[in-house]
Amino acid sequence: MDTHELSLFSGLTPSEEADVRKHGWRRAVERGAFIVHQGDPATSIFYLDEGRAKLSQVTPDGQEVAFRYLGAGDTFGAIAITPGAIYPVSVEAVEDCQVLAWDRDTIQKLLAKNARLGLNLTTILTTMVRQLQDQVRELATERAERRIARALTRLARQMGRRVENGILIDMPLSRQDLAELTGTTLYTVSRVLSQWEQQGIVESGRERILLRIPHRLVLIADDLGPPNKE
Amino acid sequence: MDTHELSLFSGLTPSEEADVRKHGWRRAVERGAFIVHQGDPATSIFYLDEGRAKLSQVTPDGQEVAFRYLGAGDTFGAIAITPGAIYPVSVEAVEDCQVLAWDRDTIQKLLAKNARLGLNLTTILTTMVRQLQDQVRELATERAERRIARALTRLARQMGRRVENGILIDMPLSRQDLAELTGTTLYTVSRVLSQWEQQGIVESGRERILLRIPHRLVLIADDLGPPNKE
DNA sequence: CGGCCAGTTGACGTCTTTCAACTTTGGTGG
DNA sequence: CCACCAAAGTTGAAAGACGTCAACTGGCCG
Repeated sequence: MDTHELSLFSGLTPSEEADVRKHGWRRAVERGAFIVHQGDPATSIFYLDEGRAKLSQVTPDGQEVAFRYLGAGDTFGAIAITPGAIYPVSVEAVEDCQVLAWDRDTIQKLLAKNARLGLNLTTILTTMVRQLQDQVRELATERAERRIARALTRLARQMGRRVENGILIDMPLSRQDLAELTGTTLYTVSRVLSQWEQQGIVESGRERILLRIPHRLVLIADDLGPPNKE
Repeated sequence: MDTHELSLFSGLTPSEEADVRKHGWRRAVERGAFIVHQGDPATSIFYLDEGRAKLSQVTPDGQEVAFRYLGAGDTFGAIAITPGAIYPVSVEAVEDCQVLAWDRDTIQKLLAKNARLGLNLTTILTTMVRQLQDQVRELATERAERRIARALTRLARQMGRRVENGILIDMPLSRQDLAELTGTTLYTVSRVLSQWEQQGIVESGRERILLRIPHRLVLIADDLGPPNKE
């Protein structure tokens, strides 16, 4: 599943969690603002307490690649633990966020004091490694339609909201956003969505996607679907 | 750079390192054998003491995707720290190897005893995350020729041997291997190498690649190269 | 009401894969 | 030592997926 199954605070007693929290500083970030900037010295590790954010990287020639979307309970910026490191990615709030941040010395002390915290961090990192390996495998072996289907089912699990006639991706999400997440172009995403719309699988509008038959998308993602032709 | 700059034992005193080593068990693995099997329960974390190995994943339909090649000093299988996990990748010895392995309980105790070990592990994991993010970015935005150029310069840094007229990738490496590493096919790799051979950039034979003008490859990898046409 | 931004869609080009036939290389056993 | 075989590599031709470009639509906000 997702990082969600394990947060930085999993298995901590309420008082331990409170202690860790009060050593960090809280910050409100409004929609559109950046929490970390690619290229800046990595001085803090973050915990997303509320809101959603996009973790992405910009190539030297300006193309954007999105790795994933973060939700409440996600941890990022762990690279700050290593002295002298630089953030390799940017994190942008896609809605208003509340974050907790700890600087290197603080998190080091907390880790020394609480073994479970270190275990959680290690698990979070190995989970990220696994997810990225999956992403590499997908990009290396799967075609655009499948990758888009996969991205949508992942987003549905992560931030889907059950509504009357399906599952709504509960976040503004443009064709361009989906293209950056799947390593393709907004044109290809648009064509694929149009096709699915005709088949009644999705219903989409401006920065809004509703999955009407999520099951069909899973079939496409796993290439079991009925041959997708008319 | 590479994981090499930081090994699991960095910053440990000789006696600390000896202690950690003697709590693990040593195993010889001969060329072609697997050190970890994708899908098996992840019970041990490994340190590659000698030799080279390939870290890869097989897709449900049998295609192989290679993430990277490991050399002496590399650590893998850190996912074993999380109880109940499954290895998401396989690691195959591409030459005879010596590995050290620790089971979950042992490594947990060692981590509790030695804070520096935990710091090293965290740094190793964040480095892996960074490398995988780079790999995703490359697959999402760069074309095959560039990805192949990049893979070769990386391999040259990692396991290149200076020889009379260039840098030799010091390991058997077929067109198929390079294809699995770059998310393309052996045919495309073959065509690209042929072209480079004509331009005198590389010299290649059966499972053997010699970089004659490494600089040119770097230019291609960074897309500064003179337009690559005849 | 006008402009802007997201989205759509056709036409076209190009990169890459796929398939097939062929050559080269290196190892092995007679 | 040589002949042979399997594995690795090469290359042409054709098809397919995807990107690029351009023109157009529609909703929304000031």
